[in-house]
Amino acid sequence: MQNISKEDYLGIIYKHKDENGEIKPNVIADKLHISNAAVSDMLKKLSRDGHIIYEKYKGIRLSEAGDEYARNMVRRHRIWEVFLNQIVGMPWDKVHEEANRLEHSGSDELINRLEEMLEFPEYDPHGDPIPSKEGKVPKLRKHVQLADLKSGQTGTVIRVNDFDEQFLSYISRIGIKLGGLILVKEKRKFDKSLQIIVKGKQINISSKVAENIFVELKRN
Amino acid sequence: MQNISKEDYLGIIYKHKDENGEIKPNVIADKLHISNAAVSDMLKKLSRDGHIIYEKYKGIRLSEAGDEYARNMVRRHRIWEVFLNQIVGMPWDKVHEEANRLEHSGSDELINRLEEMLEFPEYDPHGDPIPSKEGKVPKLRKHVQLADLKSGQTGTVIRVNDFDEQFLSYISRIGIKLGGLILVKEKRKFDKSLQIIVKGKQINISSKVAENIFVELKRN
DNA sequence: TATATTATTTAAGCATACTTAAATTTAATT
DNA sequence: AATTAAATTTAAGTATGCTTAAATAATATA
Repeated sequence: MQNISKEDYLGIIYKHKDENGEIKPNVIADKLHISNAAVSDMLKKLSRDGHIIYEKYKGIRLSEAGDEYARNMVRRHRIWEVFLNQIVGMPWDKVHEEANRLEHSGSDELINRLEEMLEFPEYDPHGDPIPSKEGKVPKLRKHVQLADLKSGQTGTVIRVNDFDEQFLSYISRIGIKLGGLILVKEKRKFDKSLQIIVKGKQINISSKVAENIFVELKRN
Repeated sequence: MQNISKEDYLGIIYKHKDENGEIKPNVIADKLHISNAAVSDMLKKLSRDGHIIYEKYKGIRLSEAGDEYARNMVRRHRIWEVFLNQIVGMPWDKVHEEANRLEHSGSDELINRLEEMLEFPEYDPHGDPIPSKEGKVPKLRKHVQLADLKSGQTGTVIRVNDFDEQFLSYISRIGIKLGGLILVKEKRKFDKSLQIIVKGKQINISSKVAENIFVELKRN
């Protein structure tokens, strides 16, 4: 019996909760590129099987069992990402999609071995925390959207959103990486675009880009 | 769309052809632990989709397209096996099952990268040849079943069958490995069991075991 | 060769995971 | 508050990949 779809749903619900709170059916449909009707269908099954607590038209919440299942999926995904990046040498912007393929296969034992081989990484290549075997999730340092910095402020990149390959490829090309410094030179009110300095180079980025980069404010 | 089942069927048909010629539906059913009816069903679909040439009650043959598809599956499987064994350090007897899980996921690009990382291995940990990206299959040295050696003869282990974890674990424990030497000390007619010497130790093995170990006859 | 056995296929049915179209509920707007 | 719009669910239908039971074909045996 394959559980790929269910695993995808649970992973999405889990990740969304972390970043944006309770998820709506329509968001799941968008992320999986399927119809709302299909989501409605599956929510009933996930509820029936005890993975989520779901009242129609109301809300979607992971049950305790569902949360555990989902957290393990996220763990699997992120360990594959680190493996692909560090051992296989796959670039930042490719690992997410490849991990999406791999996260459903591979025994838990293999995942544990990979984790050990990687010396128990706490974060994936995009800065997302990797839940431990026991379910503990490493804390992220306090961070804000790059878009929220005022001109003149500097931030250290803590995390970036990993949903779009093009986005990752782009910010990678302009020199942005985890741990790197970004100075906000200027903010333009009318389109919210930013002039930033990365590795001494001035670059102009849109607000959309700046909203998907998370930094720790550097105080001086 | 998931193709896991179809990929399994094609892989099995391909491998069986190599070792035992044309496969019967009933053998596929056994290997996949499903009913004969299910196999009949799938054979129709595989035929419809151009993967096999199939006339009911007659025979099952891979089409050219199906052969290519299947060869790539076998390639994927065996590269995963080498990876698991050499990079992850997973023992001989565990890699087959784990590779069965992984062979359906992972992009071809990842497989190619792994192959490169492993320095283009020609054989998997059980001695089975790994088809190249271009579809070339490395030749195996001339070999015979260990069961066919006469008493007094010595063979170098070239390949072992990998379908049973217990079997692999067992022969591993008694010191048999690829490239190792085995001297046949005595063959007993009534049950076809063999007395062999491995690493200086005398061991008694059944004919069933000896039939699943393939050796190159050593001439002296 | 006739018969029994085994292998294979067909038939009917089921769960999964999707689709489109229609109905319903909720939220937003006037 | 009434209306409109958007989100969600239900309904009906489809392909997949299995199941068991019955029918049929091929093979083995007497």
